[in-house]
Amino acid sequence: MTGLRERKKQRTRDALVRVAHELFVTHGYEETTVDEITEAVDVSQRTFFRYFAGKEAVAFAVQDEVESRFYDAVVARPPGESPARALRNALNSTWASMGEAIQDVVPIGLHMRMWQVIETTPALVAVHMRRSTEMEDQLAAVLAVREGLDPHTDLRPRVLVATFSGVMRTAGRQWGSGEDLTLEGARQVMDHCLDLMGPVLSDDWSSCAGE
Amino acid sequence: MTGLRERKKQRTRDALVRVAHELFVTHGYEETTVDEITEAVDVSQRTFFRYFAGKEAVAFAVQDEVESRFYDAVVARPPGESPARALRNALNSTWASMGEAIQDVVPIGLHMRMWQVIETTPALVAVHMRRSTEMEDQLAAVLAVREGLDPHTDLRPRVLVATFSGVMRTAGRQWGSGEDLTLEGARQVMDHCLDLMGPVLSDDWSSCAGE
DNA sequence: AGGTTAGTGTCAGCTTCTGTCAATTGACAA
DNA sequence: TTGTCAATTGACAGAAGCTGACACTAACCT
Repeated sequence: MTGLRERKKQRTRDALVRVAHELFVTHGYEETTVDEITEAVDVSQRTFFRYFAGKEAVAFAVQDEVESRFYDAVVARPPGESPARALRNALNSTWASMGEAIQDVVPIGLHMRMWQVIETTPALVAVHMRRSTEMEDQLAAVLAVREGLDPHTDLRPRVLVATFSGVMRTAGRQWGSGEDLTLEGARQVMDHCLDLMGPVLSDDWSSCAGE
Repeated sequence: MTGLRERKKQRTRDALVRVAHELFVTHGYEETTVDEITEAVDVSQRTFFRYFAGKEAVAFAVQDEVESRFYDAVVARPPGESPARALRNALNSTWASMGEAIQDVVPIGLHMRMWQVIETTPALVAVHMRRSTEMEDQLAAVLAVREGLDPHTDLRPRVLVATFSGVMRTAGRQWGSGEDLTLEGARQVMDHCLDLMGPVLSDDWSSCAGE
């Protein structure tokens, strides 16, 4: 909370995120131009690109916050847990503060609808996936350090993280396509999918319920 | 193999793919403009966009072929196998014909280097991921039919496919960053990663070797 | 108060991609 | 062979995303 300059900067940034989200949600991502966003906020187009690396970046401003919290939670897990447990526990502890973290940037309802926009817009799906892989790299590195492994030769951390990440994305899509667009609903779907992860790989496919 | 018209069309398409791959590999993807490709093939820029939906599409022309073969192999698996086995067996049977399938479009060495370009170019990584999810959807649908499940309520097919897909992408990246850039090398890395998939989820992390 | 600097606007330009229309060329029947 | 039709292409114009350069304003510091 320093000078006026930084506060102003924060305000224009917030305004850009807010307005962009509203336009994306109401008109669609592809249909919204950067010029429309900047006109609504009354800044130049050039300024927009000084705040965000691209039109896509502003769509993931909230996601950035959430993911960084999850990452921190993983780092904070005690070393006694198995890697798989550490990931799940970190996820659980993240759910608690997630609501407020989102609300700090945009209303939660808006973020929910933005999530659906992301999941249904091919260009944004692509970016979402790329971001996931980047997060996977970081998580795999953390797990490798936890277990004292060489990340270049031992692929176990990466494989574990990749499966987790894949399941979480599946859960995210399932949730976005459903009715219950609450955080609690998302949590339930995700837990359910993670419970399925182990049994589903076995040959006795039916050892777990599908629904 | 019908009229002259179709042959001509195929030739320009092949030329575009070939030239694009060579330029991407030598100069990099971002550094290569569509104009450079079309000038080398001597067609108008407009023609390029009639053959490919975008600059990215031409980079995945070969991948398209390979993935569709894998899909067909999954569909062709006998119903007796568990879903997880069906995926692995389909993968095994795909490796055989993969080499020729690639060679039909571009030299294999070129495709290998193109793979590395894809893995190291953020924009292409993003597209690659999006394509993976689309393939996942199709595979999940196939598995759901195989097992007679309702794909909307039973998430097991999707979860299984998501884990598989994640592991295969991990393997692909590991292979691309290594030394042995042969198809056989890729196959080995992928098999290894898939073997890790089950044990890695358990709490006795060390029940499998890392290397 | 005055110099410094971060932040912004303006402008000019590049690249990807699309719509449109006229011209060309292969296909096919008379 | 010739004429007609449809498919393919090229040329042009233009929108949208994005970047570099430069000047200007306003906050900051002494």
